[in-house]
Amino acid sequence: MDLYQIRYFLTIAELGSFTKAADQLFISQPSLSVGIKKLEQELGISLFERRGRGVLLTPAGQVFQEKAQGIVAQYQAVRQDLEQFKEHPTLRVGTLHSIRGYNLAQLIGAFHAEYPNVTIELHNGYLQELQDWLDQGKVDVSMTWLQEQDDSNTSQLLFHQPLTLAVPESHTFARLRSVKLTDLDGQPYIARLNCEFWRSYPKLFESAGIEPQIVYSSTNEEWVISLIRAGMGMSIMPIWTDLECITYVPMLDLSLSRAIGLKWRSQQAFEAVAWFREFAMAHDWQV
Amino acid sequence: MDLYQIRYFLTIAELGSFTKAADQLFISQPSLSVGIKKLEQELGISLFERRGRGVLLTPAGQVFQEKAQGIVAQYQAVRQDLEQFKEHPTLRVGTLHSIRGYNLAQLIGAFHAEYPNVTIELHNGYLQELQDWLDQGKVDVSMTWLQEQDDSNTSQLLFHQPLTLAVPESHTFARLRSVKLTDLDGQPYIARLNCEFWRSYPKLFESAGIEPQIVYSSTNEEWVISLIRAGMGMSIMPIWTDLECITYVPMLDLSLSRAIGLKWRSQQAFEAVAWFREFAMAHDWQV
DNA sequence: CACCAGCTATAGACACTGTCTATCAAGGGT
DNA sequence: ACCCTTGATAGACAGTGTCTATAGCTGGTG
Repeated sequence: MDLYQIRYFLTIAELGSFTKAADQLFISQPSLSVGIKKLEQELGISLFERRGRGVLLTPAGQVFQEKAQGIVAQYQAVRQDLEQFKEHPTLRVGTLHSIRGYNLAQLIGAFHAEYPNVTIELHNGYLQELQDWLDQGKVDVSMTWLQEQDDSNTSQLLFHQPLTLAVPESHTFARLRSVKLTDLDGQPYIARLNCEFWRSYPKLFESAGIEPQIVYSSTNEEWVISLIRAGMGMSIMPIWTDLECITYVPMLDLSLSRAIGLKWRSQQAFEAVAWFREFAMAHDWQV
Repeated sequence: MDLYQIRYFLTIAELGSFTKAADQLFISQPSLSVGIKKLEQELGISLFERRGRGVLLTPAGQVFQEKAQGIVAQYQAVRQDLEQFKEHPTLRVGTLHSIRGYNLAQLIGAFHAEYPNVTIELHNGYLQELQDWLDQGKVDVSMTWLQEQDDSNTSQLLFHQPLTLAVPESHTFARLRSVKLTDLDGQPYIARLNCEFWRSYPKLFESAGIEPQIVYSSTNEEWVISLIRAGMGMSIMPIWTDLECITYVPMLDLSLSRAIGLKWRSQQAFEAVAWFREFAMAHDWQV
């Protein structure tokens, strides 16, 4: 059962005649006879009742007609969907949880203004999730933390984001120009569990001979910020611009910084990815 | 875009590999490469992202996958529907309005007992409608009034049905052995508008020099019966067995009778029609 | 860094089959 | 009884889907 046979069948059924259908389909009448005969043999049931003048659908033929129309409709629908996609492609962007929505919103907004036909789907996830999604094709490009081993063929740097100490603006640290690691000893500390550096913190604290007091830990950046703002503690974190009631204090003996950039798949041919990369590179990142 | 290409596409998409799909489909891997390439060219968009290790669906490919599954499902559905039809064919029987359901119910019931897999659809209609439905293939066989010109290739007689006078059992006529046409003069008469003889009645009455009083006319046989039963009048009509409160009185000088039989199309190959014809012939018709 | 294993793309040959022309057989209408 | 129309059949041909052989590419490995 092939598409051409269904097209033939439907035309014959509609016109009630092999000859007329042959004219309309721009093929010869014997081609129709053979095609329908094969279809009937394959289905094991007669679809047309041959009469002296034209043909008539058998009961089975009428059953077949209804469904066949649905099949042809779906063929047309899938073509239409793909045309729709070509006109309005959907770019799926993976974004790291610890990148603030605010930064991204500016980029997405500007991109959409320049490429209004591209729909952007944001998929928020953790570092490993983003990599998996990229590998599995669930996202087309990711804005994520770049590591040294990342190839320039599959990634590009956007900006460096320093990690400094965030304290409530009411805290005594907020008036200092800088602090040292040892100053953190005994201070209430809020652990950011999703931070890529989190695993290295115990060693860091140990080597400095300090022991901050972990009062809270959270996987949610926004909650961490709320906790700091409420005066519950402090945390080493990327600088998020325009956060009220929070002050960032540089750390003299610690220069943590993470590289944020785009990652994609090497063989990726989706043109919207190229547009997005180019656009993100040209974007003025205020970090 | 052909069915085989869709099948290929779906298998590759599922397994994420041309080679594995080729093994599963029992074809060679180059056949898949060529087939998918043609599909992509026809659709004008890339469906797979070729990577060193297997392939991945592009965004467009994912769009296509969803719809393609629907198409394959419909192919399977139409086959299943036809298998269903072969097992449980539907025989569409046209029946004349003026044939009482009761008579037919016996036949249908007995037929269904012998052919339990055949579903019967009854289509009630007037003489001309039945002929049209038969010609248009909307019914497969009709139980209807046979006329002289009907060919034995497309019709067969079931029984003759005499038309006699039906009167309320309380009427004085009900005690008579027979009546004559002239006895109808001035009597309240109920006209059966769907009767095939209706057009000949005025001439009939005129030639007998009588003028019955047409008190009601109806296209609905059941209503006519109800009216007679209620004592509103009498009517010449086919004998319907076991009607309570109604008496049939033979008419001495009128022998109307209609031939009831089956009609079908000459090239009709639907086997259920042959079964029904055979069964109806063997049926014991109590008229 | 070169090698190997695994995967897809390409090229050319072949076989299948959908289509064509020519013709036949059957029904319907005059 | 004749003719016209319609669908079925036969045989030739062309288009194409599939095959084998092979090249090109990628990713992992010693």
